[in-house]
Amino acid sequence: MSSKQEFIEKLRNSSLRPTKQRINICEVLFNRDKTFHFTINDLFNLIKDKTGEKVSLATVYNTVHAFHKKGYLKEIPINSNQTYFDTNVTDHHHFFDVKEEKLIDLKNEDVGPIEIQKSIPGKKIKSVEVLVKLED
Amino acid sequence: MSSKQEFIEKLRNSSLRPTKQRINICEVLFNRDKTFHFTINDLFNLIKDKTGEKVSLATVYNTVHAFHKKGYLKEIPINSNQTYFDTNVTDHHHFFDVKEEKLIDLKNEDVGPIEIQKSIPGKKIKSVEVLVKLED
DNA sequence: TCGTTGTTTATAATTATTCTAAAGAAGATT
DNA sequence: AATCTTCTTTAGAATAATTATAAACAACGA
Ligand SMILES: [Mn+2]
Ligand SMILES: [Mn+2]
Ligand SMILES: [Zn+2]
Ligand SMILES: [Zn+2]
Repeated sequence: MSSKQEFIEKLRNSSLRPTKQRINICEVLFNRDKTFHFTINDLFNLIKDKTGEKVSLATVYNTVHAFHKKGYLKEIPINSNQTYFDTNVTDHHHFFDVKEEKLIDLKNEDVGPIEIQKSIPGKKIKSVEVLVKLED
Repeated sequence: MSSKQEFIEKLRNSSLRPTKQRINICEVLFNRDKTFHFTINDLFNLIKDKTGEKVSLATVYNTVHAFHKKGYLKEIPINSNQTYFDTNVTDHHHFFDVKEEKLIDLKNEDVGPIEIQKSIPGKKIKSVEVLVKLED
């Protein structure tokens, strides 16, 4: 339950001007209890529905990428025609319900620690993600 | 080192007619020692290079999907502008070198067994895949 | 050889995403 | 408050991967 003022400050602190559009997007993305998994198109439609104001598709793309770059959104690796994002930016894993095309968070304790025993010279590990596909 | 005859039989056994194009694609995909990770475009170009014969892009898509459906190819979940496939269809995990855009196999013993402790009613697990992103 | 069915192909259509450039809004400066 | 600068939004065009279409072609069985 963040207030509009908090979003404005968060944007300013990130050197992103607090525009009407960005604040609306923040409301839709971050003003919720549970983690939120979405595609750009999901978000685009939700903004209209939840705020009553329309934001251009280009701005939705711009903003999602800006937030992603700032570390406020995580990109989830799945093979889909659309890219999925997540408001939960901590390291965690996912179920993907293939039929419903829906992501579900897995707690780290649901998966257990993963120790990668192999290494590639000159490279370091950036992320370790488990994707568990679900079917009926 | 499979022979052409073996590919023809394999195709027939899969109720796929052994056309010149499909045999060429088999040569490029399966006539190698190590597992092969590729995009459609990689494959399209390799066919020309390795067999000297050109196969239309549409056929490359068709064939890859046919082989995928038959279980001869695995699709690797990463967020890229192109879809990655793998000739190693066993359950296994991957490094993805983000800079080089290259996949590297991880042996199961490099990752260890993964036990998913959570379940969703009415759904069963189809696959469990670990993707380890590498950076410099 | 002939008829049937499956396959290839060029090309068009679709779709997600990015680019462009002009208009608008925010913040700083007077 | 007016002005200037910089950042942002936007519609629309461009790009690029993938899928669909439908006609020509090849494999197969009779
Ligand atoms: Mn999540
Ligand atoms: Mn592999
Ligand atoms: Zn991004
Ligand atoms: Zn496929």
